[in-house]
Amino acid sequence: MKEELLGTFSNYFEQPLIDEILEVGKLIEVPAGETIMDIGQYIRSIPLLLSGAIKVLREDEEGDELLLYYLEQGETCSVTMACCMGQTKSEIRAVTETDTTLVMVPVQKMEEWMGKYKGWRNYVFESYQNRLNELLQTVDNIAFKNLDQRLVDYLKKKVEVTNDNRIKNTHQEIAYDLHTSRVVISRLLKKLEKMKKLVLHRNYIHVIDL
Amino acid sequence: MKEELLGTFSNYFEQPLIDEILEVGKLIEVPAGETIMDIGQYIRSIPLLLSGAIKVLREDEEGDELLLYYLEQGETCSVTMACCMGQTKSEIRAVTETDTTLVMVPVQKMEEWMGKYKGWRNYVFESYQNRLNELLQTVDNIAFKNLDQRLVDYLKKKVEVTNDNRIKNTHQEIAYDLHTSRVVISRLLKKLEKMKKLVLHRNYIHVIDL
DNA sequence: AAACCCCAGTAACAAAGGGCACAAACTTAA
DNA sequence: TTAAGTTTGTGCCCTTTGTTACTGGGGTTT
Repeated sequence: MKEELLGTFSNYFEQPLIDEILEVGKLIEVPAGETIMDIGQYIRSIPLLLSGAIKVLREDEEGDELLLYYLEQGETCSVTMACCMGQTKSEIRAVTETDTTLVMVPVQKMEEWMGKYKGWRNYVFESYQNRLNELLQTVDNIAFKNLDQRLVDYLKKKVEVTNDNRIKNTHQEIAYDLHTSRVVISRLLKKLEKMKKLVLHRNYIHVIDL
Repeated sequence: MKEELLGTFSNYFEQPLIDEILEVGKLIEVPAGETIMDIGQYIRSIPLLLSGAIKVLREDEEGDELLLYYLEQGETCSVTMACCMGQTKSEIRAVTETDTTLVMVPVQKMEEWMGKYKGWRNYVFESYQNRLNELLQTVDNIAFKNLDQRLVDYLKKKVEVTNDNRIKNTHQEIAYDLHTSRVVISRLLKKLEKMKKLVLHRNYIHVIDL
């Protein structure tokens, strides 16, 4: 754990802070596809992402989902932090996109370090900023772009995050993330296949060039 | 200025901080409808809102707008802070919705106070959290709701923010905020009028009960 | 092999929303 | 008062997206 922590966070964190993290943080390895945080849940510790990727989802009353953004190495979930600080329930769901290793840090420590370590303060701030910007991007996508473009962006991002140009998802799963229906996704994917941008297979999509 | 500052922020800020704000902050009064911050602009000071309301907008490449949320008394614009801290250009446009008084604080001070005053740190954090939550709300609205509902919510919020059930806007202006066309807004408003929820006039809308 | 399930393709139709055109009502300026 | 500009109402049609229903392919289970 020490090496990974150092590798990922040494630019941000001072040595004593790293030591404290090593002391109180719990290292967890989570396989792909697990829900590590759910809507309505109370949060007692926040995750620092050492490797892998996590997708962050929003859900409405009817249970319809929407992908907000991905968290990648070195990042943390500010929305979760916000919930911690405000002592409120989680507003989002977080699901591992790939196999993931993360360090869980208890909330109390997070507040303590805020006064104690400049590096931690900066890191937390930077996280907030990144999340705000990601959310603005998300708003742009759903407000200004049509589904064709959103799907292409989604596929691109997926290839990047998983580092694999074979996207191993069903059309239905993609439809959930983009908050639309399976039929619509099938249609659009077929269109992209005709444009030679990808090849469709059962249970996976081979991305050629988007 | 002193009284307003105290009235609005005394719960957050310790006395020495208030003194510093009084010293370095510039009090500005802005009439309704002015753009106080625009996309692409560099930001050198951040606003603390003493009275009035500010609407925060996002714009895409083609110049299409979308209302993100309103800022009200005691709030500040975290997206602006994020830009300050990251030394990047503004991602948003801010327009006064009503006549507004605000205190502008130079960025350097903001960073200095961060280490110096717990009250300031908490305030800044809380702002970030509020903005994140507002943005999540915005995402919910545009992703999960249809235009009828979004329009009703918009009108409600407008009545609340301006404290006036006569909404003095043209259909075109509303259309810009919701990122749609004038014709569509006119249609939906007419529908709401038939439902006795409001009365339409030239240049203003009399809200009865939404 | 037969029965079954999951996934994808497709057609037909429905609904939401956007665009265009034009008319009517009202306001302002000449 | 006339002309010009602004705001709103409305009909018609188009595009995008969503819904339903059915098909067949491929794999799995029994």
